[in-house]
Amino acid sequence: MSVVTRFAPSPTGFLHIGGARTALFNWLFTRHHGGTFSLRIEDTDRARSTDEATTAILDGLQWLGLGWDGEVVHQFSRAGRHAEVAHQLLAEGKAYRCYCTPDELTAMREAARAEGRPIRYDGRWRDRDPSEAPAGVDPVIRIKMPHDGDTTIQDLVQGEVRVPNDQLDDMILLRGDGTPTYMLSVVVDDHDMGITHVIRGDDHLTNAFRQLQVFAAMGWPIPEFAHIPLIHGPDGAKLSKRHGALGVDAYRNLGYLPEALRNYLLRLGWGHGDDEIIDTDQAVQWFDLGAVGKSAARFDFAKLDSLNKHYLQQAHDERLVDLVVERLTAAGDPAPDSAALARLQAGMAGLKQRAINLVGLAEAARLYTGTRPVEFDEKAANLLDQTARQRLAELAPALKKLMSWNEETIEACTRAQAEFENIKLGQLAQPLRAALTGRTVSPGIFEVMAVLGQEECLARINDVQAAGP
RNA sequence: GACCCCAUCGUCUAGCCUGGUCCAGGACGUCACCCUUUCAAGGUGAAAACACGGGUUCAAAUCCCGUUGGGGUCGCCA
Repeated sequence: MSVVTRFAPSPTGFLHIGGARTALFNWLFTRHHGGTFSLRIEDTDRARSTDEATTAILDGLQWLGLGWDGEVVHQFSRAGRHAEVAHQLLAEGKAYRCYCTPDELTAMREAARAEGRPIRYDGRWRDRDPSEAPAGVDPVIRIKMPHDGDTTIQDLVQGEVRVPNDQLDDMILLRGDGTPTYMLSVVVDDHDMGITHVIRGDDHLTNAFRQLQVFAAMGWPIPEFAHIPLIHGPDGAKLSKRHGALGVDAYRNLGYLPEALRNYLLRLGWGHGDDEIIDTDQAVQWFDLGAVGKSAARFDFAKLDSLNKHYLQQAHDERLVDLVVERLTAAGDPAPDSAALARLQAGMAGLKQRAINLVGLAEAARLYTGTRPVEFDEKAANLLDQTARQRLAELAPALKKLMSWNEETIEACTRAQAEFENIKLGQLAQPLRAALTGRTVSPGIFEVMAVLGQEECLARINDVQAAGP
């Protein structure tokens, strides 16, 4: 039987990092087995679901490179089918109408809490005669859970997990207004969509036991379950807004490459020996649910950074030029002309070696895309003291005389000048760097000069002289 | 509170299922040194963990029990 999985987010916010990993694991597992990966938007909560969130989720998945198969299923559009199933269970005596009001249920829970009893619906309408129904209350439909025995799940990640059935209360399938709840919808859809493997967050593990009863009541085959551990924040608690939990779009804005995020997320909770750098093709080949760990993992930006750095260095210069220009123009910089573009392309190899994300890369790239006069940061300005300028002034004529302008000739010329003045190369190279880039940190200065071109370099050096004492 | 899950360096993990090769390996981070025109990169090296307590066994990070700690779930949310 072919594998069919699904990623089923609710469109109540952006695609957060935990969801992204769930999607990744589903995607990887499916691709590994050559199955079908479907996307289902769980929008049965009409009040909280938004189109913006749906769009954000779709965009996020696309950016991450986690494409889905077939049409996106919008769960709410299947509400009729869900209600049909609820009524079938009602007709078969496997479900019943409950006339409790929300207030009554709240009171029930509070009482249970106060008395230290388990907080569950007590089944007060389970065997009550419908003739006792109060007027003016739209009943909900609840499923009859078994009272004896226990329910066992053979979870592909968690192993065998068993829960006593008396822990399961008669949950609501259909609300008073006739709309289905998540517990019903998810089961009906998973069945109708032919889902063979339900791979989702650990927080759904306890739900699985209740959902299992719906499958059983309908006589449907039970899919395989794999509940993967949650991602925690630095404090060890479930990642949430208060940790500044970010959507994938935020990671994108922060300048992370999708392949870096994929590799990072993969290694968070899954391992393959000592392998750390695992590209997507390799991941598809290796991925298996059995190697997913059972404990939660904390999100660590430092490690993401190091992976990002790696993938940045692997990335093609053309791609990075595009990404950098995109960022620069978005930040309000004028669109670079062809000469600036050529410099950027030529200098990208040196630039990307030092960047940890696209934000920093774009910032550093201004060295090649910016126009004169260059702006100096504080350190660079301090470095360009009287002596430094003097030295640059003495170097300039020698540079001007160079007939051939490339890294080798520039370096030879500069070294000769340093030797002539009997100073260390650094004492000349740093002022040069400051004058040409406005920074004290940059790619190799001779590389920078070669990329910038003779004319531009001399002009920038001259700018420093002109700036006065 | 009830139920369920988890527990190896600061962090992610390998090893655990199939006890001995583990005075516990890798990666990120940290520190030191080397290289060096800056920063990166690179090279070399260092510090750093089997939560605790009982068992079982000739032998336990590995199996069992308990304790502690952490987490998740208990909605007419998903």
